[in-house]
Amino acid sequence: MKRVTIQDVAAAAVVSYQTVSRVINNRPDVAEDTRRRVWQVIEELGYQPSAIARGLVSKRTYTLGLITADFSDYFFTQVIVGAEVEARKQGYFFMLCSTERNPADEPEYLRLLTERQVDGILFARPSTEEDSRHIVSLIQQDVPLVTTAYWLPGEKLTVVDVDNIDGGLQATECLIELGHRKIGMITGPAGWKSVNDRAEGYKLALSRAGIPFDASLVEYADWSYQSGYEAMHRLLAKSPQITALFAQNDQMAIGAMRALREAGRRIPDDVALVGYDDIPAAAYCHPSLTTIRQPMQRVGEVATQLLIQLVNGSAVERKEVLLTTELIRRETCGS
Amino acid sequence: MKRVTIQDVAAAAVVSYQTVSRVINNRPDVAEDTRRRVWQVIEELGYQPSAIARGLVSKRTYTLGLITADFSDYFFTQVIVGAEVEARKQGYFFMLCSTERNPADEPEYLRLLTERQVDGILFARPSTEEDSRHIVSLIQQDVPLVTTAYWLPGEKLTVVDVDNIDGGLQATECLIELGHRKIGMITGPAGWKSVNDRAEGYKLALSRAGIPFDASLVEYADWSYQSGYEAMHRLLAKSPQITALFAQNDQMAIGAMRALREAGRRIPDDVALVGYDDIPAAAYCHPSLTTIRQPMQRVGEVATQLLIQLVNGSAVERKEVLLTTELIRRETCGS
DNA sequence: GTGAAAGCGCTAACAT
DNA sequence: ATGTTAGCGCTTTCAC
Repeated sequence: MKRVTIQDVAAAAVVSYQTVSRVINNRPDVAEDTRRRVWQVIEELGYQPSAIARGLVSKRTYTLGLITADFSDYFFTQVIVGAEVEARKQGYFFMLCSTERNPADEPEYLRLLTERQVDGILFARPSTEEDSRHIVSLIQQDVPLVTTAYWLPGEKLTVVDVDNIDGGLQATECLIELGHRKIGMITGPAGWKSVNDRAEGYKLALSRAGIPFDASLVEYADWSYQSGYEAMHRLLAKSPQITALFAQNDQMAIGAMRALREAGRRIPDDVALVGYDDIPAAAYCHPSLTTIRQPMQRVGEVATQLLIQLVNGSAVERKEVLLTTELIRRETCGS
Repeated sequence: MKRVTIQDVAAAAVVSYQTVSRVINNRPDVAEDTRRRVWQVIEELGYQPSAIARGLVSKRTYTLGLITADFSDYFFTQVIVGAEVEARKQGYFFMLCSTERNPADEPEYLRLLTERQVDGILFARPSTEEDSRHIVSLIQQDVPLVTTAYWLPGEKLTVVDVDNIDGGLQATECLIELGHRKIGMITGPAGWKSVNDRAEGYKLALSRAGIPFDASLVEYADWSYQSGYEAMHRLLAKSPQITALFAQNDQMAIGAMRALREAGRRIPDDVALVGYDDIPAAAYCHPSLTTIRQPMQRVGEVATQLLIQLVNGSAVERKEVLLTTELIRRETCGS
């Protein structure tokens, strides 16, 4: 099954293969007649131009790298969905790179991506405290780069993210409005920017309401159901006076609900709850979870648009884009 | 920032660039001395061979296509995770192709993938009743192809899947052992092989226990929480005598639980439940969900292994691989 | 408007 | 053990 090449098309259409190239690239300087004939032959032979050969000479692969860390993370999975749709719309593909098992592999993956001459790289993974020298190095090499929810202080980086401070604020204010004063918080892992920002929103809401911040009402966890469950038990043990909880994601909120039930606390009568993410389960767990919805697919979409702009060399106007969140009221807040 | 090429390395190492090629491809016929010198220059210059140029001549891109339909589907997302890890282990990348929005785009995506000369294609999406001519055409063109949970009757296709008949059997038997006779079922959408197989397992279990199959105990849904919720309400309306339910996935099971609560049925006292998938939420919803766990990452892993074997031209011994499921007992079965 | 020539960066014979 | 000669399939000058 020999592949049909541009030369085969040229021969069959009785033109030079350069003319065929003009036709498939929609160059203006081809006679209408020739153009039609060539297209017809292309159809007949089922010719497909080799993206590889094109890439070799044009230095453009129309392929982007996609770095992700964790497919069980709802936020980033949705970002990828949005990114993929937008990329396809503009004729790009993503090469998938998941560092699921080992974040330390990232530099190596990046090397392999540049070896494959991707036109740009999208980071759909969180800010952590991992070493970031390899990313700084990419920036210095002027590799088009956009990140979602990943910030590198001091580096000029195009970032698309959600306004987590405002999200934390909304979540906490919702509980304050219900009259709560002893509002606990279960956070994600230390070192994440989103964790700090949501916590900042939480503190901001408290201070606006004149409620002093009480560190004994805060527990760290790791985003998982199990960790939320355990954190809630710790929280109940050390601060039994708690009447409301802001969990920094829905999984931990649902885990916490289990712990609350085990401790005999009714939801929302004894303890009200707000989560974060609006995962599909949030509307169907029992009781259904009040939460902060984030425009995750939109984040991926915007990030990809900016990335492709960078690839095309057009100056990207904004370096940082923050999208807004929305409070979704459900039963855990007594609705 | 001009890219360093093989020629630059050759010049700096004072050898022909063909020798450099030998070095980077680990050919035996290079003097140890030369080899060392070349490697050193490569390091110094930060040379990265162009995968594009290599691909052009060698006809191998070490890139695979990945067709997926829906990132909110836990099964396939996990398959992708397993596939990605295995691919990386063997030096391959996946080009991501999600037909999320419109399954009808698939033929076009496939065309774009072959244009990019992927070495093979993995289908991580379900069997549906969509037109499959474009896939048959790929098979005829001898494009290496492996599918997960996607069957094309009559075509010789390498498929990796889970034993859904046995899964349905285990789920139903678990309920029968608890003494239930009026066992309902909420299925996924008609036309899916996994839906038919799980239903077959359900019927098999009933018949083995001497319980007649009762069509009024079955409702179709579409895998979503909402659809499970609605199906359960319909089921309760038409067959109130129901005392147990097998939901063909966990999302529908959790949706059904909400409907049962609304109808005043206690779980598991009035109605026992078994789901399918063991999504992370299953262990944390209330009550926690008995379910069938599937080795999803393993499916992706095995599928990728087989695909790469096909790419390498080594005859793949088995054309169909079925992995086994496991019953996870939790509170919805009164444990 | 079209063809001829050159070259992208590399691998694969074939020499020596 | 190393260099030389081709050529992968295409785009891009530069002629005509």
